[in-house]
Amino acid sequence: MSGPTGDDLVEMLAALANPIRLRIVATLAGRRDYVSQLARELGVSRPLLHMHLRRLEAAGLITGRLELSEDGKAMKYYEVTDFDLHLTASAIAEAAQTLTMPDPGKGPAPKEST
Amino acid sequence: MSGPTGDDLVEMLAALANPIRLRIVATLAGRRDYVSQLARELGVSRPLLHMHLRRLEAAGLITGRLELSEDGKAMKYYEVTDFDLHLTASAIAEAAQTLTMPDPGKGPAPKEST
DNA sequence: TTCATGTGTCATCTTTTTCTTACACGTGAA
DNA sequence: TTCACGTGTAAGAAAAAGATGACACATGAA
Repeated sequence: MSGPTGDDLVEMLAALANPIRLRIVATLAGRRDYVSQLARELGVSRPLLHMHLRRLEAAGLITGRLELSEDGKAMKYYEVTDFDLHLTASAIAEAAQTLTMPDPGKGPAPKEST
Repeated sequence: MSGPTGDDLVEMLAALANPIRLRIVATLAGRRDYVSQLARELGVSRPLLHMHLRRLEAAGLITGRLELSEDGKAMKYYEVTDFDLHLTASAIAEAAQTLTMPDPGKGPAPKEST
């Protein structure tokens, strides 16, 4: 077993929980592509696509590398990593054990007396 | 196959992409629980928990029903549904085909012909 | 009645995410 | 030089999500 940590899982789920990013992964699942071409295919601006690509790459779902084309242009090609997430209640229960908690002071439960 | 639609998938992923909601599912994976008790265990306020529970239930990941306790109190018990999401690039590629995009009248994908 | 338990919602504020616009740099070709 | 194509980033608006506090209602027990 030993899936991703709770924090990593949240990051991966957040990266996938978006229509555009889902379409990016879907497109790259077929073939690798470079940024400008991908932006044209998906119909989104390059700055926007750039942001989504960073989010997906940060989550480890895609990887990109800069290559030089024949005519000397710098092209950044992205492709999907072969991730495999199996989500069930028990798998989530296991991952949740490694969740980093926000530390709002150390007080146990916010006692209410009203 | 026939997994969830693209939109449903986005909703499920968005529902799980949150530390609190992940802990809710993790807790309910062990045993069903009612709102106030769950709020105490997780250390969150009831209005906040209520919001998160609604999001999870809307995504079909948990279900709640109102029951009457021995002493006449109305308790809302939640439990997890037995969902099973298998996330790979190809599975996402399939689901992405049924994504509804808020595309303002952009008929065919502009096949760029540079 | 008052207190403690349970349920829920509303208005508001803060934070994060999403998206656009504008700019910068580099190369090859006309 | 200018144009077309590629890369990237920064600032700010717009939208969505997260979180809080105050409120309302019902029940059983002291």
